[in-house]
Amino acid sequence: MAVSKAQQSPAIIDLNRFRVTCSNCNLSELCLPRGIDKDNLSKLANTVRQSGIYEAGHFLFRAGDPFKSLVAIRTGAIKLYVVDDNGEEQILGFYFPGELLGLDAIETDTHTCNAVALETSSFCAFPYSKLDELCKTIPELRTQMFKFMSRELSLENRLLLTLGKRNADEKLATFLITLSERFKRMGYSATEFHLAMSRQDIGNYLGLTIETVSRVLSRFNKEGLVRIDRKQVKLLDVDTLKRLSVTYCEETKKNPST
Amino acid sequence: MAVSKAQQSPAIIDLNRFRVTCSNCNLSELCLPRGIDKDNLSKLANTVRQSGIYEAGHFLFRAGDPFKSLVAIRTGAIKLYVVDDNGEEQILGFYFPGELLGLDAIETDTHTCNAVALETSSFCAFPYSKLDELCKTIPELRTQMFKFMSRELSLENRLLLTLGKRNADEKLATFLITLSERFKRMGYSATEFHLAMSRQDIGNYLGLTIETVSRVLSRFNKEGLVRIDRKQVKLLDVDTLKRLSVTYCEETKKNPST
DNA sequence: CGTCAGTTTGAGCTTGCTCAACAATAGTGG
DNA sequence: CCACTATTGTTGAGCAAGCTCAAACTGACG
Repeated sequence: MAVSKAQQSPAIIDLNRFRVTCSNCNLSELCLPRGIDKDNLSKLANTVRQSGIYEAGHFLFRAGDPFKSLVAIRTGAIKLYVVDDNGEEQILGFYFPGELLGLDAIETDTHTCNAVALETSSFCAFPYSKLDELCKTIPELRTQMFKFMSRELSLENRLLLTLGKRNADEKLATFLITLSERFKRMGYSATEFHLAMSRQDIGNYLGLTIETVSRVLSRFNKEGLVRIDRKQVKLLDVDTLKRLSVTYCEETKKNPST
Repeated sequence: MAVSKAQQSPAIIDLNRFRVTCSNCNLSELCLPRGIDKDNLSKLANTVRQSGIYEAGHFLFRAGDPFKSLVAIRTGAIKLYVVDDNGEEQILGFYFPGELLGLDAIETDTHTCNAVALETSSFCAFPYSKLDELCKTIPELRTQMFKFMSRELSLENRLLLTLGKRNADEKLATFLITLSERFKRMGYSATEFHLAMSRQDIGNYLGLTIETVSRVLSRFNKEGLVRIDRKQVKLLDVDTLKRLSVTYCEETKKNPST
């Protein structure tokens, strides 16, 4: 949001404000650089092939593309999905600033998913070969890489539970609560946010039709759980939503660390 | 199969045949050691905390356990699942020889899944801290670790597609074909194999009830696609099964004769 | 044999899907 | 500025895939 405001500014632009490197990036605590000291950080920053800004609808990569770089989102929102022989799509997830894309392509050296910008988005591309090389000498980077992949696995496990064992209401409550927690993690409001994705995308992601998504959200609205106006969401009754979105044992009881 | 045959032998036993290390393990081409030269292989082998044989129903680890080691399956079959606050289970996958368990626990240092033996199983435990250390000096190990995690992500992506976009017939066809391909990869028959898991487990995994699983398998039987007797499976019409189990673009276009 | 767990089969029901109409919004061009 | 169109979202009515409940069957094991 901050960046898109900057883009609109017609006034004099201080280019240095845009020369973001890992050292002065406000996402460094979420992204790959986490835990890496200044010296090593500059090594990491030097590998970054800074990629331009992508408009909504543009692809970061497509299934079949050769895999070269891991992509860290800086601003915006990305949709990741696979397509089968029938042309049917399954959205695997939505990605936000500080998150890493392309990890699943390491094994085969080829992307198997499509990543498309849902809104104007910017990102950094880290060439995988250079990252791997740096992993030799920077143990914190190795740790961070492993943790990112591990986290991705955990998130998918959670998604599998949601898709496999929840009804429409629970799926949508889970969706809203998960988004809320991610926005909070990024430093945004946990109760008021903007949906970057369409109802169609939400339904596809959760294994529901667009009609069901619309109906359930309307009912949540009537019942006073949320206030939804088009893509603007305000969570009114987080407790009830959390009760609907049953999650893992540990998480609802303990408070988050790290 | 080879190993379980050795176990049954009542004759004189050469203990050295059981002192399996990475160097003489028949799974080395599937497991972590892949691509690592002899010198480094012995370093890796030395880290292994060789763990005993687990009977069916015993846990390799449970959600909440501290994470110490990655577990490589040597023989048998393992079921991995999560449990939510309501006590509801979702099976995340079944694991066979040469496959690695516990990758999702790296981020939090705590297991979030339960891993239980479906039949008598043996495995090797690789302490994660030592693996991480070795990753500094053995680039092939680092590569293999990254590839394992990447592969795991791809497999989960595929599962998400199956669960989200397939009806009961397609889910079960996909299940059978996927098992077949994994057995083939391990060097076993691709058309005749034994189901280590119950109908209950299959249903849970695929998001179906046990009754639906039973009905669909019975129908597949009548239609001559498979011959199923209790847990013994023979695939009769692999082509039709593959056609039902629509997968990613690349795979079905190549010759399906196999 | 009797019990028990796992599985199969049958019959009716429910959730979420399909089909269809309509509303709201944004974009386009005159 | 408005009419026109396209796109996206909302709402209603009926339908069907797969679920629930129930009963019967199978093989293993004491």
